Amino acid sequence: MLQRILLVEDEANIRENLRLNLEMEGYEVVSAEQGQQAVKVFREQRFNCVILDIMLPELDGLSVCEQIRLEDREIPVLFLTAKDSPRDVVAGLKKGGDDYLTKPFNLEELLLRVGNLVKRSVRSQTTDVTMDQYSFGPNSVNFTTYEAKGLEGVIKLTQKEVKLLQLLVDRRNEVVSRQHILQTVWGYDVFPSTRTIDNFILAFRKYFEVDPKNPVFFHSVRGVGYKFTC
Amino acid sequence: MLQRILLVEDEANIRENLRLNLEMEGYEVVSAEQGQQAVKVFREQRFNCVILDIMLPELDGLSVCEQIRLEDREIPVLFLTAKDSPRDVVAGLKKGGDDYLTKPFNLEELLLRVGNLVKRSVRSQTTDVTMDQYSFGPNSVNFTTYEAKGLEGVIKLTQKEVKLLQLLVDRRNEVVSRQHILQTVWGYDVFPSTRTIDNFILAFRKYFEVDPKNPVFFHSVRGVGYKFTC
DNA sequence: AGACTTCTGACATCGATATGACGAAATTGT
DNA sequence: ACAATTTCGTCATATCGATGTCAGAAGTCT
Repeated sequence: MLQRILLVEDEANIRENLRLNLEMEGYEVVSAEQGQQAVKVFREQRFNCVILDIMLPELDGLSVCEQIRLEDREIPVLFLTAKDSPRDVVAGLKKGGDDYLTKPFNLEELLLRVGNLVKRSVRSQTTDVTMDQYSFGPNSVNFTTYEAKGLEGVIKLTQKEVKLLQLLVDRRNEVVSRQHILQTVWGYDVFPSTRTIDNFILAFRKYFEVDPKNPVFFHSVRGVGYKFTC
Repeated sequence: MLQRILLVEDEANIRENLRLNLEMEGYEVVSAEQGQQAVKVFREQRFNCVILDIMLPELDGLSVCEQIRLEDREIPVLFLTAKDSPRDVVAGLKKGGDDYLTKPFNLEELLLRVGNLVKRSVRSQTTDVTMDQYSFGPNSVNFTTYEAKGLEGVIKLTQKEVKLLQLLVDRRNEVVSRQHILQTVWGYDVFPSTRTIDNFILAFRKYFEVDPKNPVFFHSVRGVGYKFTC
């Protein structure tokens, strides 16, 4: 899958140069020059890595990182800083940054570090994809034959149903945000109305839940997304 | 589990100083002063992280890293080098190093970087979901499942509850101003009445405090904000 | 075209959270 | 020490956005 990077840097030269080089490495780059804007963009899209200048006008990089961490606790953050003082560095890493570089930095080194971070992010995304049968309660799903046994007997699943079900099962017991669902099941560019997801959940509940109004497996978490529990 | 570090460094002063500090951080340290010896030790034992001087007599650090990578492709390697030239750094990272520091290095920074690397190694070992849990007193919070165990058993947390809790826990033992809470959890444009925050603190105290009137964890600091203590 | 899947828009419903009121507690000024 | 003032704790209630639900439209495949 395409790897996406959020680049937050106010100096236009550095930003565009970095963007160019990252894109040449095959990343899709979205850039922001201000802190607030960066947080906003981050909330709306999915990224594999964030490159974050500490010195920003308005909202500084550390605060941006703090807010990003409230949205996603896993995503790797690479700090850029002109300040070489260990105090800043330490503060940054403590805030949950995963790596940092001091300007001026060596381009090749940055690309390598980014590569490391992204690799890590990808690794933690793809946990155990190699499952083709899953059972929960009285139900069971076969992801390869697109069939499921539910309350009403055998059900033929559609493509999207399988994808969504697989995502939820892979992340069982975790809350999966609607954002994440959309981007994983549908893709980056396609954005169906948010009602669409509900329809699928609705179907799952009909298939698998004894009392669809009081779901045991397919929980919704208001304002965030859905959680599959087993 | 005890975290084990392999330290490869030929200069006795640096080596023993590092060993001391790492042990004070709670790691078990095995040290080697020569390349061949390091590889041998690595083959025989289990480690969570390797700290590797590049300039070694006999077999240099980069070669050691290469050999180590043949045994274990995952283990984090941190290079130490006196040479600041980017070429070495790049070479090191390409050989499969995960991080590097140039001598003379800041001790605290090294410990932080080692901490990060070890954490990563541990995370990839335990594919369990139970990594992003936080416990305090008789309580525990899971930020990905949106669930908490409190005095009354399991509680389902809402979005804002999770965000606020996470912010307070991230800044545990610090006072977080109401201003900062509003900006971070709610955003820049939205400014709910200041009573709103209290409601959440109120809920937390009900969930987690034995005597909500005399809180142990969720302290309020008059005129400023709140402080989470553990 | 026909069968199926997926999406959309309308509406009902629900629940998280924002609000305002009020008393208690802390702080300040005199 | 007292009153005045600010801030906080607490609660009942209102609000508004998010979700549930469904019928039918719009795609998609054969």
